[in-house]
Amino acid sequence: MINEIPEVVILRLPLYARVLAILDDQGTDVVSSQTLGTMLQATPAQIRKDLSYFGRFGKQGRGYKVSGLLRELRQILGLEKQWSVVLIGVGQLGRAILSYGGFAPQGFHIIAAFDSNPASVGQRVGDLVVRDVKDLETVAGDRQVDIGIVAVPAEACQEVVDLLCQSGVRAILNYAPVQPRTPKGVWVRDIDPVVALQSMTYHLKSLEGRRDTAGGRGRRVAAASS
Amino acid sequence: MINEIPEVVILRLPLYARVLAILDDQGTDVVSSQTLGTMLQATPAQIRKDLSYFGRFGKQGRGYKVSGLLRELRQILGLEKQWSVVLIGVGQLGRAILSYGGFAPQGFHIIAAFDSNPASVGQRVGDLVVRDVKDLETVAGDRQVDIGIVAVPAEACQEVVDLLCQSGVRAILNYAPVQPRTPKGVWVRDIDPVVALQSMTYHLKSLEGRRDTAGGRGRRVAAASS
DNA sequence: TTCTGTGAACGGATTCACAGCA
DNA sequence: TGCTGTGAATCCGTTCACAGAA
Repeated sequence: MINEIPEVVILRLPLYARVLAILDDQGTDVVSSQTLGTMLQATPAQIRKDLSYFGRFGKQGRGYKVSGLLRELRQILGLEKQWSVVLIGVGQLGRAILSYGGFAPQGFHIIAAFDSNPASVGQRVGDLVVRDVKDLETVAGDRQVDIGIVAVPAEACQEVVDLLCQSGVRAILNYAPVQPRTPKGVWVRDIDPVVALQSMTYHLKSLEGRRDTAGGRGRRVAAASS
Repeated sequence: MINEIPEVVILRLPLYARVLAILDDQGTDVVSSQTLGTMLQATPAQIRKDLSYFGRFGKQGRGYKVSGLLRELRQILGLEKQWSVVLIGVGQLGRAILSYGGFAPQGFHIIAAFDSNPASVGQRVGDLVVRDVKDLETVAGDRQVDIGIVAVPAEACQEVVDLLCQSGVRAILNYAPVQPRTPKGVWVRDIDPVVALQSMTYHLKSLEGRRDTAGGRGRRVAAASS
């Protein structure tokens, strides 16, 4: 195994983990690449190949043990660890992110929220008090911060990202509609629902007006970051 | 031009349009693939090649006229049209989506919101009254609905997506943490911030503890849908 | 027999490199 | 001279197909 693991493979692992968790909940204990492929809309060969980058998790003639494979993937992805996250930007979007219950159960803990607007600073939001973005480096000096979530307007994005990078953050989930530049070693995923919609309208456009065309076949594309 | 246009190219066009809009606002009137490449963190060759699938928009020795290219891209992507959107699921996430001001200015108009919870049905949210999801087909029969945004729990996702497809919707922006199955001709983009985070932790894990490693160079990956 | 793991073949996307136009 | 447009070359990810383990 001299291989460099392709980034696309890494992007798929969380999806594998997600369906394995569902299977595990259902009490399924063994699953084949075939079945997994059906659930994930992928080929069995792709799943086997992807997993083979990391080890030999299956049993020939049987398949993969659900709980075991799930544990392996969580291990590989670093999901057994608790990650500390800071949020920058406590506008409408930022508040929605803070109140979203989906992060903590997956080990992502938002430990602080920042804004630059003096009107927001000091406000209580959920169980955090909004701090001035100027304090970010101080906070990051006190406690390790692994991940930053950026929910500021486009104009402020690069500045905020620079600050996060200076503060030692190495992963950024960016909701601003621009692609910030980062130094090597800092990872970014962009989430922009408008961009996601805009690439679908390309396909809709061509079927204009028709309601029941069997035309261009729909496809699914991983739409997370850029 | 006998070519089928690669889907990855379509996924990049909205990003091109986004920076061109910024340049246009700034009053820049000509831009080279070089400059565009720097702004988008892409190679100039890729940008030229991508654009060449659709026509010859540049002038040798000069570059691309910003406003002209922007207009072309908006045309190609179908962004000059107004698109009608329905939202399914008016929980916390759904409400945040409704109050998000970023869709309408880009031509995406949320014309109705649905939920299955009787407690929500009839409630006023923004300037919409939440309707019962059972009325979806009726509404879609009255007015053309182009796009569905799904913001329901994982368990309800497939059911809701099936209903949207039956109602003639051909593009779905899915916020539920599962990948729904759709018939050919229906496009899906998945947005799951947790999945986006989980593929970054893979990279963070390996640098564990170190604060200033020049280790694995960070990369940017389009993280929109799947 | 069934299903994994994997080298080899394939196909598609990116990059190169240059001809050609302004 | 500067930069586009584009075939050709390259790179990389996916799929095939089969050997081998249960």
